Amino acid sequence: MLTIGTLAHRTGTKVQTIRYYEQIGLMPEPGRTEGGQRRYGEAELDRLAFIRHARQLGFPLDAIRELLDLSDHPSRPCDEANAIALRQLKQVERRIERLEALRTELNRMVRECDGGGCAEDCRVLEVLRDHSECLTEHEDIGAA
Amino acid sequence: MLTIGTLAHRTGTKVQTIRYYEQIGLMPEPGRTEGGQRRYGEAELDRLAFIRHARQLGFPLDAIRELLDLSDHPSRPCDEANAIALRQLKQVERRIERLEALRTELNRMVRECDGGGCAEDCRVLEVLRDHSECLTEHEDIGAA
DNA sequence: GGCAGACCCTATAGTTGCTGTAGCTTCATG
DNA sequence: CATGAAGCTACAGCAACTATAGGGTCTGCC
Repeated sequence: MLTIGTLAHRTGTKVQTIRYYEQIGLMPEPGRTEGGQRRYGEAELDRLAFIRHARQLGFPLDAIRELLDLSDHPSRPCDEANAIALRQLKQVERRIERLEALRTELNRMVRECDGGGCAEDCRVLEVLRDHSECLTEHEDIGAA
Repeated sequence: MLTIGTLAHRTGTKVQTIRYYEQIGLMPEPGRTEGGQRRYGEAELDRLAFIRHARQLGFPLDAIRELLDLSDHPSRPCDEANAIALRQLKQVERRIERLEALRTELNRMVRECDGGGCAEDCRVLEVLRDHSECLTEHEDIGAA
């Protein structure tokens, strides 16, 4: 039987995060000691490791909920899991694209400003003031 | 004189966002009509455009506050603006690196699962269950 | 001058995924 | 049995907005 602290340590999670996962129904309510402290078994450890791993791969909690559900029902078809992963992949690819455009723009700003002058004719500030100087469109902000 | 709606429209901002910027001191308190409605001039339009542009480039509001401050004082040296932009560039580069590792891993998961089988032996779920199958380390979660 | 409807106002709660704090109780060890 | 580490609940806070409720105002047209 594991305490919440041990479980946290073994999965690289914070104690509060585990309680938070329980609160939102991602982790089950575990057994308790007479004094009211949570005690976990191996199944819960596996489940939490799954969640953490999926988080590290950037899956949102909603998607993880679906993935856990599939994992809990081994006879269900797998195409849904595949679809979720594919969605996540597309999401990641879109972010990379956006970030690469930003990198280009920021690089240009930094290169053109030697940092020696006054704010009056700083290229960084100038570019920010005048969008027309940008080479790329960077319309949506999102999770930049 | 511009209403808040017109200002929002001209800068691609939501009305609430403008009020939010005012609340956190990023936008000045504008003049009001007798009835209490906000009215803006060209200076405010420029300032909001600056903010929005910086946001599109991923600058956090704190950094934007500093950049605006520099922009308001043209005689101040420019190296600070350069440093902020450089910091942001590094940040973006780090994110790209992380996301590329995720892309690799997700790609592998999706390719290895044909989506035709059962959840029982789905590669997507299997990889999530067993971290040791991963080629890359993806420890920190951050803004994935 | 009056009315409709588009727009604006404040205040507050919700979003995502946690993290931190206060004030208390329980557990394990000597 | 005393101590200190670790656990408990409940709630506030982060970033950067977004959405909603329940009202008030402004503008153009008849």
